[in-house]
Amino acid sequence: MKIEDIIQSKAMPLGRKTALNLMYTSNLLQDKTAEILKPFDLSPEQFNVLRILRGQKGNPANLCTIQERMICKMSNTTRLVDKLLAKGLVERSVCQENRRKVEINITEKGLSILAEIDEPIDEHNSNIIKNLTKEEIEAFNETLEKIRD
Amino acid sequence: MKIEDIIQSKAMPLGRKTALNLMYTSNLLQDKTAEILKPFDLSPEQFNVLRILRGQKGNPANLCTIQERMICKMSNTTRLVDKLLAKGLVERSVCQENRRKVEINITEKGLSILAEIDEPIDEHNSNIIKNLTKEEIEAFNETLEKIRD
DNA sequence: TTACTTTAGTTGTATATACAAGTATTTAGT
DNA sequence: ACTAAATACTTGTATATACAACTAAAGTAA
Repeated sequence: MKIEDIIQSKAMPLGRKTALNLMYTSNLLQDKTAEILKPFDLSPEQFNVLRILRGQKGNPANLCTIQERMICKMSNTTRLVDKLLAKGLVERSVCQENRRKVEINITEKGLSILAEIDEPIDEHNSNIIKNLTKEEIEAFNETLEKIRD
Repeated sequence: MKIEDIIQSKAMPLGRKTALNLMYTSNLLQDKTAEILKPFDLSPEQFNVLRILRGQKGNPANLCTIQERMICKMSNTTRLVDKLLAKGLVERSVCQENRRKVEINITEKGLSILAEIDEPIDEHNSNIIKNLTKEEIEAFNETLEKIRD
């Protein structure tokens, strides 16, 4: 269904239409992601932070590194990490080289919950590109990059 | 900058990469929108609802209609509309044909604040497509549609 | 008419997030 | 070495949002 029909609004500037289409589609995706994560009691951003930590392959990450890589930058990463800490999915320690920093590591429990979630999430992610050719996907990702610049 | 470099993660499945790229870019856009709206004391969704109401061209909209057309569906449209009501940007009355429904209309004040905001928002929206050809934009919007299906 | 279901919206409460101010550590300048 | 500025994070507080329970009106059917 075309975005114009969904939001019932014909004849808008092309930039506005494109922006609304992008945000609308992204929100659908995020809602679906949240639904998949719900049984695991994780929010999309908590999940995202766990994946960032897993990507560190054993090296700790500090809060500002996490924040830089987050999909949705938020004003309070401390408390988001607190939630993961309370669930035993991450560990936190003071960085000895620079005592202002904290070092955050994913725990075994964190890794194992991620391993469980990867399947349904990647299945959904494959699903969103199932109607697209490889060229189309490539072009789409490039267009997103140009939009960000 | 490529999404892989932003989130520092090489070699992920194409679907995951595309999903992350889409959500990351959308969030940037929404943050920028929020920034533009800040001086007007409106959140992106409050602004969105005002535009939906303007699109009604004098006809009232009820809450479920608004919810259907919102970019970001939320669990509590009542209270979002309450905020707009408190600011005098919308009016609310009980629908006489079906007294379960409420009819919401945008006020003159609502229309005039929208008129002010349209400029900076559309300028930003034009900006995001400035590096794209017309064909590229068309293809992009079509791909978003396919992703939603 | 009465009872059951559905629809439309509201409200209570717990949690999340934003924003600003605060603390501790490090860096830089004199 | 002393002070000022910057960095990294934390905390208080106000506001926003999610979720579930609730109310009220309308439709349906025996």
